[in-house]
Amino acid sequence: MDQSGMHGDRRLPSTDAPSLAERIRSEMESFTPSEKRAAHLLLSHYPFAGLDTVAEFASRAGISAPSVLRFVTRLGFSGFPDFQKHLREELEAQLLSPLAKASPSDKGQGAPALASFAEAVIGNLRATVENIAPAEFEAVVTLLSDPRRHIHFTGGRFTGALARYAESHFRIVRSHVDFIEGQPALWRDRMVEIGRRDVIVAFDIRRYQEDVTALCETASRQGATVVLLTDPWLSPIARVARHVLPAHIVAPSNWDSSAGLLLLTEALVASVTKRLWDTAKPRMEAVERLRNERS
Amino acid sequence: MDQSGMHGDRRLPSTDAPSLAERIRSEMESFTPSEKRAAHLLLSHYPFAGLDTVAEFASRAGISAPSVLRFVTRLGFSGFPDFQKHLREELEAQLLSPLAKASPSDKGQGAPALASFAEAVIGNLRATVENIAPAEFEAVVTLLSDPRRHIHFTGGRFTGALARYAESHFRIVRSHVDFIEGQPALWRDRMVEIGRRDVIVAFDIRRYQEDVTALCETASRQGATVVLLTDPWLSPIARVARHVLPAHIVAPSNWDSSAGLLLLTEALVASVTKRLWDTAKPRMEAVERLRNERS
DNA sequence: CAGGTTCTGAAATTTCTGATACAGCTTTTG
DNA sequence: CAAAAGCTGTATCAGAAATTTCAGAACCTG
Repeated sequence: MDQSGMHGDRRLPSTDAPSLAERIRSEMESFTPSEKRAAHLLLSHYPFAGLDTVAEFASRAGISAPSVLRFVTRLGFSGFPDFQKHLREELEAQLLSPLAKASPSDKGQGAPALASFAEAVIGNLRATVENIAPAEFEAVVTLLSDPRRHIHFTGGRFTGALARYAESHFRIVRSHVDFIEGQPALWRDRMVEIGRRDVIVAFDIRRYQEDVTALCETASRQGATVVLLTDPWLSPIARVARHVLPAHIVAPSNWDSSAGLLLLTEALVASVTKRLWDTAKPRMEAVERLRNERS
Repeated sequence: MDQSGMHGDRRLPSTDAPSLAERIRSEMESFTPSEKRAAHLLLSHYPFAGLDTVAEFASRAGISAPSVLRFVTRLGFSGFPDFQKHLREELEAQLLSPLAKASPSDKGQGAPALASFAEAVIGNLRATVENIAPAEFEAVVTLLSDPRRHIHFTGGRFTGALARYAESHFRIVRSHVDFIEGQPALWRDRMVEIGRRDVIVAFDIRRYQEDVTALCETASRQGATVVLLTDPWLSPIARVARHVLPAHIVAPSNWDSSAGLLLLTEALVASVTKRLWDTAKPRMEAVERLRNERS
């Protein structure tokens, strides 16, 4: 349902100005380590990082002033003021042509493996958001914000990492949070204490894993509430799940992309944190304190 | 160089920007003749005219340098640098706003919670791709595609999950892949066999974790090649890293978003899989066969 | 592991910019 | 029209910023 030629039309006019940023990117590999640090700082806050003084720039990049000077000299400028002048002019030109803002990254040949992959992932995220009912999302937030519930995260061989990611955040925001390994041998005995007050949040995408399904079915049978994050074709777990949040996962790769699942996870973490802020804040501070003590 | 209290806030001129330009327009009447000339120049090339030197500005406005100084003083700035700083910040805020502008529906907070979060994440992904040199990315792909190398993934308390995610994929594509827990006690003894042929892929974002840094430094000292996936502020690991891939992580949440890191990870997996396809395909089939047997 | 090369930062040096004092000019006002 | 007040520019200075130097450190390379 998406595009043939990767969002084909984009007016190439802008300026055929190679844009300093682009040049830096393409020459990145030829830079020395400290030049790379300078380059990264500049690109990450382009072009504002370069408008400060040499000293400021150097300190923010974590290198010395002379290294900064060498960096701009290497880029072909006669000195730092010359470099800044170029940045200002480029910025002015760019601001005057509103449309030029779009990424000029499609100039290269078929090389942008990363860029085209990113576009596909972004498409997935958009599609994911569109296909989820806000009410469903909110219902899950409410469920996970209930302090009386016990939350268990689990997932398959790839999605297990996402479950861990979720668990590592929720653990800090609230209590009664844990991670369950997918292998039956590891959770069978824990099932005795799973009941009505428990919530299982399962991650499962195609090549659905039988053991995760089994876990959810067992938990459901004992009265637990199951939340499922899956792909649009729905894991069999959907049959026992109270809430289902599907994410688009197809990418130009031999593998599926979990970015949509991560998006949902992070959005849930953000919303629950906000909802529980009164209790979450002291908790987070306490965790922080404990971490610092240990050093 | 970081922040107090959970980094929730990022300082920027933010909302109610009266914009210096507006104020100048409204006070124009009260200016002296030469101040008016300065004001007109500034407004006609706002704000770039103000980013030059005093002398340049004075000359372009057809007045003397001291008049320019008096002008900015009258506007309430402590000096010319102060004035320029304000212009830069205003400009930066304005240029960055297009992203915030994306979600015009901030009225309630029911539905848009997910949607606006998604927009922010998408912005991060775009910015991440923009700031990575294709050559750098390709270099990492090449490194990870070398069958003679041994690849170790590691990460911090949150990013560790991403390292696991990476490991679970690479493990299938190629051999000599593993995951290292961040705690020093768990890796100290493994370090004896880390050497020149090893590659450490570390995930580390702000609230950089000392144990992960220590691991990378130790590995680096023993000749291993370090690849770092981090945020734009660069983990201290960057010091010893051969390759650095920074991802934007700021989201409308109390937490940082790892979506950019996941994007990079998946893109690396996709590229390496393609590059090693001849050997990866049989491997993947074999893995599949083994999994099916077990049932 | 030595010898050579490259890279890097501390400190000295130079350049240049922003700031100020003061005198001349213009405008205002009685 | 004269005196006062207000502007403005020239000349100068102080200080900050960029640049260069140089020695030590890191990194190759044979």
